[in-house]
Amino acid sequence: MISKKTKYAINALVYLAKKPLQQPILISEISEHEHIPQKFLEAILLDLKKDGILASKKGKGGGYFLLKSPNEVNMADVMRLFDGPIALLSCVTYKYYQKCEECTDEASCGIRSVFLEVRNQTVELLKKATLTEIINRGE
Amino acid sequence: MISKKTKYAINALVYLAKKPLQQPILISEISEHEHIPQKFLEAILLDLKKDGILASKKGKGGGYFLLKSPNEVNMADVMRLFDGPIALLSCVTYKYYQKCEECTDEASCGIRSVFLEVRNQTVELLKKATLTEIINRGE
DNA sequence: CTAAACCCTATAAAGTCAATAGACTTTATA
DNA sequence: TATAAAGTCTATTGACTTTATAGGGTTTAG
Repeated sequence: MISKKTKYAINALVYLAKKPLQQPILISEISEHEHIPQKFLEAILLDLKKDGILASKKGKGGGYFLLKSPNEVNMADVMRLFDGPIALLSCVTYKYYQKCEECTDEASCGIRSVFLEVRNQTVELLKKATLTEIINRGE
Repeated sequence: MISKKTKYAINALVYLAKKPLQQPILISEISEHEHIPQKFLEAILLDLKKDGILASKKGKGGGYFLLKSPNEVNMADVMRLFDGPIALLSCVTYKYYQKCEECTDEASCGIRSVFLEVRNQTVELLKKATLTEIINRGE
């Protein structure tokens, strides 16, 4: 299951994607509308900013807005940012790869083979799931 | 990522599936061969027994062995037993269903739609991944 | 100048994960 | 029938992660 953090992030992103481009939206507005604890949301939005998905404007009249285009922001990236690897086994991840302790030959590991397939299918679907796609489906 | 518990369970099951039917295998043998802490393994095997996948024989000459046929034991069931739901959102699970707090209409939720697809694909693959299948792939 | 708004650090409560300890029960067999 | 082998049960522990909360610090519009 994805963490609340990831779920909150997705909700916030979808909310922002529905707003006019570049228009700063208050943290408090997202917090209230999406029922996310404000302080928790602050940290989430900051992470999304550090990752280049959002931008912010400080001071009065400030807020957050999408930096990337909604069709460039996909669920695979968001999930990886907050929850780490999508794969179910560390021997089938790319970024977080770790060899199984007693695996003598990965290429012939039946378990790995299964979970590699699962990972690939999942990543493929989640890459296609952009904010644009999500908003379109919700109609 | 799946828990160590689940990974240990899969390793133990594959190990047992390669042995002659009904032949009791010592916990200590599985523990050593698969490098699983013995006490931890005990609990895992007990859970698999309660679930009807394994059976055990007590006393001298005892041990664990597969009760179900290797082609009836699939990864979806094993993962659910130890890690709970396979779905990434609780609103797309069957057994562990929970409504999203502020979701007014599930049918038109784009997020849910995406994660439902992911779940269905994953479950389909994991159901096909039986012990027999895993052993066959490992050759 | 000042209030609005984002930014940063620290901390805490609760839960989960991985493992260990130690005693209890069952059973084959000498 | 004693005994050792082997599974069963309950409790506990330490480390880590999750989900927040508190309390300021910094920036900026007007």
